Amino acid sequence: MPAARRTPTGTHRTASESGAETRDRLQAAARACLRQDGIAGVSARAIARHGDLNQALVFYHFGSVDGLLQAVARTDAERRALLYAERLAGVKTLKDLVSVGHQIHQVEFAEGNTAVLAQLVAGAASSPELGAAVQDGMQAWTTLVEDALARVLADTPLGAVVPLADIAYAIASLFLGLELMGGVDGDSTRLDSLFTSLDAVSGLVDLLLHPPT
Amino acid sequence: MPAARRTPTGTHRTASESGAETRDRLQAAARACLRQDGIAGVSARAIARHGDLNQALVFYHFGSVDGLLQAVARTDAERRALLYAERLAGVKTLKDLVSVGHQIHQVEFAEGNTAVLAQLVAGAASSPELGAAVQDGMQAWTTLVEDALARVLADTPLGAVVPLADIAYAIASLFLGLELMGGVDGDSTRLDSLFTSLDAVSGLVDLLLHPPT
DNA sequence: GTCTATATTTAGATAGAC
DNA sequence: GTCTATCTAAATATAGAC
Repeated sequence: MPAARRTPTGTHRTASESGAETRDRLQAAARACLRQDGIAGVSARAIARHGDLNQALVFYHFGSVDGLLQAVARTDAERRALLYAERLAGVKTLKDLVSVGHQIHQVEFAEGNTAVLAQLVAGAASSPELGAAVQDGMQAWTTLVEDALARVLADTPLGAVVPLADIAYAIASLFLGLELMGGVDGDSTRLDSLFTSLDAVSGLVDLLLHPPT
Repeated sequence: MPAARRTPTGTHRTASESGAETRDRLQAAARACLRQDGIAGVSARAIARHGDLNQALVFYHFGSVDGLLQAVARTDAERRALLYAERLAGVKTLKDLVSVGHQIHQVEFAEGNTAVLAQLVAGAASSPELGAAVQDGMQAWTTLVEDALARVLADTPLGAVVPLADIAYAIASLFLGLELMGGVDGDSTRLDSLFTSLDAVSGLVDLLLHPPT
């Protein structure tokens, strides 16, 4: 229990303050549950266990388990959009883009955010409402990648040959798939190796696209 | 009900014949359930509905719902290994490889096999046994792609720079991720566009790797 | 807002008739 | 092998005390 605070109403703390904290804890618990047990292992009781919370709070604050998952999807999409926009802003070359991708990957994978997203996407198959919530987040993601690609490949032959929207979509899909694959094997070293290779190849492609006279 | 057949025992049909057919129908129903409802919507009763079968048959033939899903994973892995080995055998160039990939994609996506696999992989998070069953199938997949890549990129600089195992792993992950993404949006045209671009790029890379003197 | 208790539904699994 | 009936456990969701 956090320390009580004085409020204008005279109660120990405002309803909105306390409720907001509980809602945050519920979302955090839902993320932990999705990460460890997957969408198939999610239930109000399982989530409550992960956050040492009361099961009934799920329904009071979010109406249903699905409602809580939708909230997680929307909150994460917002956070992801901010993080990616900030990091991708200064990208000028393909090598830069791969480098930023590597950085984002390390943060997001370490925190398990991509695993959560992958499980939510899988869960979208059994809930149209959850599907809608997830879709918004994916679009924000692919749009940001697409904009970065547009800057990097502008005025190059590759930009004319390849539809950027498709590449962005493929990149987002690849991250999702890698996270799912990582769940079935031990992984961990594989992704770093992959990014090292991408770094080398992207450097070569940059040279091809922008020859140093 | 299929037509009864005479058997040595004098019964209408042998136990093994009938049992095998029911097991097949249960697996088919489980696939349909995974495709339409996702791993979160799977239950013995839901599966039974999809195949117009009795719920108790799941437990008689496979011991548990998880057992049935494991059987689906292993059966699909076998089928996939055969299909891929056959198609990939004659691949000599990167453009060939992309073309075969496109063909396989069209068949597998149309039948929903990749969607089933994606849901099984997501479900592996809540069942180590299912995870083990799925992992075998993924390894067979990535190994076949890796062998094809080794043939295509043999004696080229790219083969030396890029660990083939990682690329194969990434390709398998990409297919999984694309299928999951396709579940949340309308998709359908996106993949064809992506393969068209890949076809163009792979042709260029082939030219770079094997210049026509 | 949070807790306990509970009503209701659904899922996993088994026993026994056929 | 397949079916009906049923037991048990777990899940969703709500009511009411605090």
